[in-house]
Amino acid sequence: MAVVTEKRSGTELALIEAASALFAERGFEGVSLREITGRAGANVASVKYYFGSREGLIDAVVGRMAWPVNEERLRRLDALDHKTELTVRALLGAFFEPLITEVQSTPLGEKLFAKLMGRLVGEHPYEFPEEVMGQFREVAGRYVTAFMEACPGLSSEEVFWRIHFSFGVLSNTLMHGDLLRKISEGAVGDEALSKTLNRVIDFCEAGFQK
Amino acid sequence: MAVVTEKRSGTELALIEAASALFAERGFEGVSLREITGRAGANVASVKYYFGSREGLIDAVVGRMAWPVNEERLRRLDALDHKTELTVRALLGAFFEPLITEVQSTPLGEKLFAKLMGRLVGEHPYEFPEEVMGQFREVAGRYVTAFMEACPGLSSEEVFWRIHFSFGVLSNTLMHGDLLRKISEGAVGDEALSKTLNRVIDFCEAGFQK
DNA sequence: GTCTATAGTCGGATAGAC
DNA sequence: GTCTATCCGACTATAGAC
Repeated sequence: MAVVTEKRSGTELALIEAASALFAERGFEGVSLREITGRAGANVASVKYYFGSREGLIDAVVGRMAWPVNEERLRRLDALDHKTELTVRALLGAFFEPLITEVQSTPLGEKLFAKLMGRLVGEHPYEFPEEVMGQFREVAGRYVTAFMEACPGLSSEEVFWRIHFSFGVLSNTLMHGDLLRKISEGAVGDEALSKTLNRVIDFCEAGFQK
Repeated sequence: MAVVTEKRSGTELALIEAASALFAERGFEGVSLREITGRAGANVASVKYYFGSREGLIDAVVGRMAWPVNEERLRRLDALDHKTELTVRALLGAFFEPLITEVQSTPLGEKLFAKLMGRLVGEHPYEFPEEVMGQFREVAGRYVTAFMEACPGLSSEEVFWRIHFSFGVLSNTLMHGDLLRKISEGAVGDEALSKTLNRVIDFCEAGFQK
């Protein structure tokens, strides 16, 4: 629980923010410490000083992004649990929407924040820190159970697959949604992330109906 | 059209196959020439000799995988065009199934082949060769038109988005489908790729219904 | 055609001055 | 706490022997 409440120095924050932006744009691999420190206006040694290593910095970035989102997911699931209707749509909303409501806490724009979250879902270049992994497991476990309740007609295998498919839609859209704008040559316009997210939820909700 | 008919020497093929397997497992970045040549039983210089550079080798791998798949996609679309019904399901099948029917032409197992195709869809670490890009554009353009015909009630913007979502489902499933087996702790069993692909098509077809 | 040897670059880590 | 300077390993590219 201590992850989000730590006090951090100015350059420490600058490093995390520079790294976040670069990781969002180009992935966790393929960004060098020199680029990160250059953008942050710091020097290479500062990474060692604050985070111990490159991986320590990645852990800090991941924790900072993922922790509040997962907390909010659990809160929203708790809020749902006691209502009479536990619909697929409500669950998809509770799971996906924290990705954009929590964007306020960072100086990244919502587009970059979204990309970074997409990479968190879709890229597995290394083992995430155990603290974050444990939280992910808790979130995943509780949502799987809830989805199964919401879909009494589906086997657990089918529920797993459809959740997995929904992840794919989400991750790909967060990472490469801007590409669609270019490819479609005007047919797809720029729009708020929340509107795009509604499209995603529409699509996935339909996919859950058997 | 010459891409697929070139004659290649033994070590040249060995290099392509070793590279394909490693790229499939770990992505286009993060695999060194030394690993590739080591696995192929060749030496580093052979890459320069046959492909000019690391990127030349990647181009060869991408071309070899993508070309016959895209050709088959166009053939299957042609076969559909003249039938009376042009359904979303038929289009999804025509677009997705070549990914696994064309697997025969390589010694990669279908799992690795699928991962590599997933990365082709979902990763954009560099510019693909123009020959392949042009083919991709042709395939994309013709399928978008066909999907619009099959969904007269949807705007072109909505069609673009749903195709994009379907890509996400496919790419994520091809790349990380095996992860689901581990995470689900037995709830999701091992199954043929064709069966998984049917699940994907079911999900996406439902997502296209408004 | 195939190989060894090496040049040149860039990466992360780290010692030590201030 | 912050920086410069440097080490050392790994990489791609390439020259040149066979």
